[in-house]
Amino acid sequence: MSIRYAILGFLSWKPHTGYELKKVFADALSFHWSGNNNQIYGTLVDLHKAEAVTIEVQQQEKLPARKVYTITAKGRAELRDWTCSDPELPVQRSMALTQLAWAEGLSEAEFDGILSAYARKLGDQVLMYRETLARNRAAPRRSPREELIWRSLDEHAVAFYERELEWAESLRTAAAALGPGDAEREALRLRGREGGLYDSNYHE
Amino acid sequence: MSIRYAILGFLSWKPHTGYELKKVFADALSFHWSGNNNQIYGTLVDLHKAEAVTIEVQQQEKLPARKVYTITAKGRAELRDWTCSDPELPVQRSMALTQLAWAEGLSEAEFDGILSAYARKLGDQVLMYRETLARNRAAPRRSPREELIWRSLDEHAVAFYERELEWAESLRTAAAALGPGDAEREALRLRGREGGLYDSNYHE
DNA sequence: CAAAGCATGTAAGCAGTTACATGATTGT
DNA sequence: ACAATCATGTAACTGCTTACATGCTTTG
Repeated sequence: MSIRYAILGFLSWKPHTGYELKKVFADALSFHWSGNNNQIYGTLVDLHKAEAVTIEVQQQEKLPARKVYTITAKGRAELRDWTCSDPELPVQRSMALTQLAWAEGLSEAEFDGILSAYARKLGDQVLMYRETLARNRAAPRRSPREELIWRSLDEHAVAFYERELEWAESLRTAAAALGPGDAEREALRLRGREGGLYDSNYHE
Repeated sequence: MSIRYAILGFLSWKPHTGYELKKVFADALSFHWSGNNNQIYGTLVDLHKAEAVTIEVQQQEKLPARKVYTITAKGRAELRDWTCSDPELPVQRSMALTQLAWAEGLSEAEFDGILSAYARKLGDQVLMYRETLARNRAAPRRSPREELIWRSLDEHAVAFYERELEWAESLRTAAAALGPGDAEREALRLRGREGGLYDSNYHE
């Protein structure tokens, strides 16, 4: 899925300029795009080519001209078709989880270090999201259903980070409870016989 | 983050061929990459250029030759540095959530349709994951800590889809409880005055 | 006088995808 | 006969990112 339909969606709510769309994406909690220029201005050109939007250039006295994009009937039809199309499964991309997967070489302290750094970042993110939610942001509220959906999406976005945080903390506790970590065990092993209790036991 | 470190990670566990890595990524629950040829074979070439891996070509009688990749000390060092580096926040990309955000134009039945299609897909995915988990797959178990981490990552991956499923079902229930949907309200509005109760109330 | 806001756009590149290409062997 | 497994690789493309480029106005 591309940003095309997200932009078309915002335009279906009300006309926007490219600059406004940038801010909308930067503020949004439930839309994962960064809102960089290349994508937004480029997609707007594409949408115009496809006759999904019209452009109105508004000259301003002291500020640069604004290009206000308005959705057309064709654009609304395209958006509607897309919203009805078969939804894909969501994907979670996480650098931290891959780091943890390959943490075997790290000491107990280093391992706890990544987990706590991750937990701290997640905690900050949750706080930031909670603040943003408290500042009742601009969002379409054209019907009780739409209001419900947007509130639900916002809460879902925060909950995602909260669950991640809980998971990180629980793994941290569980790892701490394991007792002597790798570094310590390694020292013990070197003083004992080679080929420890816990070597690779891969089987096809 | 690129697939580079995920590949390096699997090689740090034990040597693999490109073909084996493909299967490993296809089976994995906690690694989000598709494991397509271009990425795997390309990255292996890069890793070899960087002297992070060595190649051993094994000729076979009846089958094509295998290139077995083994991690070097340099490769281990690179992986170790990366695992200690500052973790990034995870990102959730979801087509379905964007569809729901712009579902205003849809009837109650159509809206329920996307939600139920989404829920069904999520349910299937959860079942598939549970099955995969039951077939105790090949995974590194070099220490109790590593075993704990991998089990925890697997459970986390399933839980992600389970939470998503719960959320979808709860939104579905809440939307159904709202009473007369858009289509019905629209009909009522057309018979009444223009400018309904729930028009856009955007404020900067 | 520096920083932030307004407003448009472009260049270069990374990461990832599907689909194509080859070709022998084994199983249904 | 058709499909799957083994095993390597390439081509073309999409989506998204950071950073650059311009220039005027308002705020601290």
